[in-house]
Amino acid sequence: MELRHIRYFLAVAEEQNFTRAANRLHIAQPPLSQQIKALEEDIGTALFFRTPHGAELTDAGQALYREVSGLPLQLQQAKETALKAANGETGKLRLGVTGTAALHPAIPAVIRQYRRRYPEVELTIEEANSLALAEGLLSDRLDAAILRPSDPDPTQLIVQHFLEEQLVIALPSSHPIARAHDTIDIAILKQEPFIMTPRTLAVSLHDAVVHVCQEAGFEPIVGQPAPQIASILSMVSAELGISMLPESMQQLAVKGVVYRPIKKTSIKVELAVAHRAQHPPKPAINFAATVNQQRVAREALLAEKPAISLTDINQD
Amino acid sequence: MELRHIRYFLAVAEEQNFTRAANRLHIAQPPLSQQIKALEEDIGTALFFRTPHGAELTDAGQALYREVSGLPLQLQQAKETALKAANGETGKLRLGVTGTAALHPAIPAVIRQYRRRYPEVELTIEEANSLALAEGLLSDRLDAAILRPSDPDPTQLIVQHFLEEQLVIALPSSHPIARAHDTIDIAILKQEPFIMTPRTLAVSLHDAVVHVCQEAGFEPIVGQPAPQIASILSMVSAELGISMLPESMQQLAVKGVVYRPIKKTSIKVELAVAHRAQHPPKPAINFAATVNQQRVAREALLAEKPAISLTDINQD
DNA sequence: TAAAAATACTCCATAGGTATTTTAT
DNA sequence: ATAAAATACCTATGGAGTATTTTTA
Repeated sequence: MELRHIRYFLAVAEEQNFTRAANRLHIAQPPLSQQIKALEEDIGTALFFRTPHGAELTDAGQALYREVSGLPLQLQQAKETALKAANGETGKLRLGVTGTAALHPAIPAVIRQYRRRYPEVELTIEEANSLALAEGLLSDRLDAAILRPSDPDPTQLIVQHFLEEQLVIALPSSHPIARAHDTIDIAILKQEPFIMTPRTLAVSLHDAVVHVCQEAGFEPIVGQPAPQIASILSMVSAELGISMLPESMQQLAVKGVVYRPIKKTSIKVELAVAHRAQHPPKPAINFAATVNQQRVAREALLAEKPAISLTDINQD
Repeated sequence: MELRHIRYFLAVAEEQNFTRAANRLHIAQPPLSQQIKALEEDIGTALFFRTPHGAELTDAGQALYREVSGLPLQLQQAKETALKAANGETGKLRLGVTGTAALHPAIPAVIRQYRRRYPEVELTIEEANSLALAEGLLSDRLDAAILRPSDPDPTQLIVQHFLEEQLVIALPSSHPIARAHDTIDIAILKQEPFIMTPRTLAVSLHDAVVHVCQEAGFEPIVGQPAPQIASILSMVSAELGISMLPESMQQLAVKGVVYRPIKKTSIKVELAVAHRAQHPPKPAINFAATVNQQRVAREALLAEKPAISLTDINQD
């Protein structure tokens, strides 16, 4: 049995007439008769009474009609469902976000935009450091991630630039430098221990911090290592040292911690969106595209009004 | 799209390998690749990732699989459902039974046997006189009927002999003839009014009664006409006359009515099963076949033991 | 007898086969 | 390097067309 037989059968059943059904199917009447005959032989029983004015369903034909009348629509819907899955309109997106960027206002903005565009995609979000995120992507635990790229990134990942942030200094509020300076010259931090995420877990941020210090002519003293952003700030608050963080971290107000911009430096840290290079799920590709749209919109605004603050955009 | 595409798609999806799927389908690998390619073009998206060790479903392929994996079974069941309808295993049987036969023990027996053989057929039974039953068959209000044939029967009906019954006389128990005779010679009924169903409603029974009287050399005096068996007995009980009825009516014991066999007569009344000649529903044909089996079994028993009583057979 | 369906036949589109090349790890 | 899929090309089954006959109320 082929679908053609079902389609022809339904046409004859509905038209109650072979000739009219053949017209509707855009074929001649004899092949229609032949196909119906073949179907009747396949099933093993007559499906129509032939009358001088057409044809009507036998009991077996009526039973068959009840069973298969929904098939064409069912198949059409199956095709549409497959296409929606192919376009990333349905399915799931397991998104990872690096802890030192989760507070950047562009991130909720881009997630909001994605959800509005793909409301049927089931979205789960988890937070981790950039290394864990990259591993998650490679081991198919995540579909896409917003992370700080490590140079070079694994070749099995496609990493697309999102945005750059300047670094700021986080100090204990009681610290003499915090009291004495509104903006900080890196050189005066030469003797201060730096609370940092270990390099293995967050390559680019670590390297950026070291680089800023080297520009100012010294190697930073590495203080207590801390894997998570919360523990870094907690240690700064406890006066175990200072830290250098992306400016968006200022969103996180912690008692006993103050932030100060850095005087004269062009070092920035980057945020990017990444997904697997081989067989990336379409939702991941769509998410990266949404990030890219956001970036383009950002850059257009910044080109227009260079003095704009971070929080002025990404409002919707 | 054809069913072939679905079958091939399911085979590849389940085997995760074109070559194995082709073997399972008993075709060569290249045509399988071609058909899958055609399906992918029809739907508008890839359904498989091709790998060096086979193929695996894309998200779209997984979505399609979910939608169509049940199709082959669904179609198989549709075919079986149609076949069952064609064989009269399902559907309905609207059966009519003539009132003057409903009490014959062969009738519940044959209905019981039919129900046991075709338990999924929805059976409805109505009682009416033979004329109404024949009209019901012709107007498609009934599918089959057990009735007393009228000679000639309408050509649009197929009427098949079931059984014959002898006639008995029903008299008021107070009637002098009832008191004086155990078996009755028809001739002594010459002056008695006969309570009868009008000829138009029950041709063969009426004619049989008249014929018995004519054999005895007189025309019966037609008393009060009565359309239903219950009213006939009620009138006999009320001493409005006597009646001549099929022997199976003796099953119906009514106060004030006694039955007496007729002396020396060979006149019998016939019971038959009938259905439409054109496009009879299969349940009706099956019912007639069941009746025929019952008749054959009856006749075999009667040939063996001619003295057997009516109630001794049809026990199960 | 006059429609509608079935049959007879012809043609060609395409499913399926064989041989070979390309692909991806 | 190798197994699997894709491509190229060929064959032939059978779906569809035209002309005609048969059917049935």
